[in-house]
Amino acid sequence: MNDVARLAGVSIKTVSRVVNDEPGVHPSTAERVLAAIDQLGFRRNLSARNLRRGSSTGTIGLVLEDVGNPFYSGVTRAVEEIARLRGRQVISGSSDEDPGRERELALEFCSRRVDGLLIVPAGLQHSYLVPEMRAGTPVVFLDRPAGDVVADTVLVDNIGGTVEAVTHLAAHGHRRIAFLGDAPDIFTANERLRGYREGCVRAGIGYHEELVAMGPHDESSVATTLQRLQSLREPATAIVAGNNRITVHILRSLAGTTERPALVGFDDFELADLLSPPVTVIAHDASALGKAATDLLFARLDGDNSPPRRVVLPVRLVPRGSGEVHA
Amino acid sequence: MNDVARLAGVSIKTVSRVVNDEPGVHPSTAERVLAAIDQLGFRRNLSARNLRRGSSTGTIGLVLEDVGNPFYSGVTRAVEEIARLRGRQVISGSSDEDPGRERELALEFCSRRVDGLLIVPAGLQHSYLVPEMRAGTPVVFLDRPAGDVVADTVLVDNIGGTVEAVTHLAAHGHRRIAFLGDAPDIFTANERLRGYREGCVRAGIGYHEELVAMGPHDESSVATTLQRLQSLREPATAIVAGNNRITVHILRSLAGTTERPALVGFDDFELADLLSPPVTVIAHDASALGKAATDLLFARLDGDNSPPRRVVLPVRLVPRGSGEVHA
DNA sequence: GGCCACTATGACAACGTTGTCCCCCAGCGG
DNA sequence: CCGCTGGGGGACAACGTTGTCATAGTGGCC
Repeated sequence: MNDVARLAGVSIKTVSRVVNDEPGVHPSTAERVLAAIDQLGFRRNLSARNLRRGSSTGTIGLVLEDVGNPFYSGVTRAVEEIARLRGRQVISGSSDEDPGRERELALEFCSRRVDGLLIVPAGLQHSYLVPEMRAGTPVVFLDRPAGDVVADTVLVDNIGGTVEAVTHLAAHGHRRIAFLGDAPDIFTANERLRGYREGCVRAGIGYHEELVAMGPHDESSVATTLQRLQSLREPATAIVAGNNRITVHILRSLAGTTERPALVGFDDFELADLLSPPVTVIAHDASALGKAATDLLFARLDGDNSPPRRVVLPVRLVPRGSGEVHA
Repeated sequence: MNDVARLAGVSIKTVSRVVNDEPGVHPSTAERVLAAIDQLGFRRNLSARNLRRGSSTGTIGLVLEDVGNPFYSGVTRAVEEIARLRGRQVISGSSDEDPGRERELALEFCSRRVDGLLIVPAGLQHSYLVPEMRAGTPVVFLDRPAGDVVADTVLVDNIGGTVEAVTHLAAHGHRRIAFLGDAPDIFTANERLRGYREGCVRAGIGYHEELVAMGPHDESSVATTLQRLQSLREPATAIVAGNNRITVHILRSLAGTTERPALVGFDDFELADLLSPPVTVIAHDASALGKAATDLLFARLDGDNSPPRRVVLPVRLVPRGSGEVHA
């Protein structure tokens, strides 16, 4: 800006006026300034501007587990969409389920003075955010609640979903329903396990430890588990999968086998309807989750300071006929 | 920092020293400062720091078509990964194939003084970036080349891929091979069409206008096109799909029909191997693309100022048996 | 001509940091 | 007692902006 001012033969304040479309600049002066700007390729430094004006940085931070996972990329897209409508940029990062990494990202974003934070919590300790929240940075947790702070949270109905999955399978005559879930220290995994258990009890088929295998899971551990489940004295005839990745692992393990157990997966996924058999899922909308969380965040930015809210989004069973009809 | 200094009874410079682990602060003083920092929840303002030091902002900007598309979310993930190793944050935005939006995002990122830009170009005009590039911001285009500037570019072998697809189908006896591509003003769509044409010529089956349908495509336009292709006097017996979205549209349209044409899709996608029949694809690696582009960007940041490079990543045909065997 | 209103412009401070330079004072040798 | 040294600490400017206030010039009106 200094250079522009010198080249145009005016003061930097006049350049500032031109750049900001402030009134009170003679057209011919403005033209000279614009020419200089063009010639030098000048672009206003937003950081300096925000610093001086004490205004918001126009950014929001998004910490999630893995942008590469279609579920989270759907969330990201929704967040970006809303942020854009409100004139904000999104800075995002993946924690890979590592609490330390999550913390690092969140605090880095705070150092950059994001206007707000959206976090898919990786661990259970979030008190590190208390100073930031007290300092006025709104934080919304999504998909999972924070461990030890009270804050806005947007979840999906994990328990209701798995209850429904089990109920659905039991209604088709299944009595030996297995559950393959993610690592039990992950909130959603644990909730879904609870829903599974409750569903079993409600359906009157009892809860059997031997039918449950919590993760972390990879392709081979899923394969092993499936073998075990089928070699039980009373083999599992149906499976509830705890998330989209596990569902896919199961599908891959079952590929080519006849005598497939019935399957209901938590999380919908593309092409689920085109597989044969198609896969019945507990569907919930990644965009809806992202949108709800971002809306909540912006409400806080708009001055809403009511007590922290917990929003639970509905899920819905999408029956596609993945072998529920019990032979 | 001012408040911290006052509370600790020292000058702000001393606080700065403590925050930056600079030597020359008495341990007891440092302790007082740290206590004050803790009490006030102080966090260093990175913008101010970078402004004063004239150092990099530690961010890179990523403009792509749609983070929600699994292909681009794979790219995003790879970019993030490398950026992280180099201590940078990623700011990203989706252009939705709108050149104006792309420009807006890119320039906004420049205003934020990103260290570098990664762009999946939406349009053909990129001269707006020339001043930024001249000012020292490295720019790497990925997936498609820039319209009217010479710059680093990372592409995949679009032509080679579609040539191979056609060759593969022709080798299985197909002579009526159709091509469904994206809008022809999109670079990749156009290249793939060229490859298709060349493949047809090489295979000696000729290029027939009636077998080509360029987009933009949605579910219903694809369905209509398929009907047309099958009602030709000499119907198409095989299809090459120009990208992952079109492949999925085709699969959905064909679902439930018998007498399916053979299909080869450009872009691999999850579960392609589990469909029945599985889908043969021209595979290329989103992470490889993201990694190559980011590596190139960092090379520039490290001072490499050799002439702009164009990297073309290989693709490979993954035969899965999607009906190539011609009845 | 004197005064006012108004337009166009500039000087200066400040945002939150950090780099540079300088000062104070204790300790020590002569 | 003097001068020197070095550790600990502060004053001040500057990064690139913008808000506040001041000022010079112009034209109009009584």
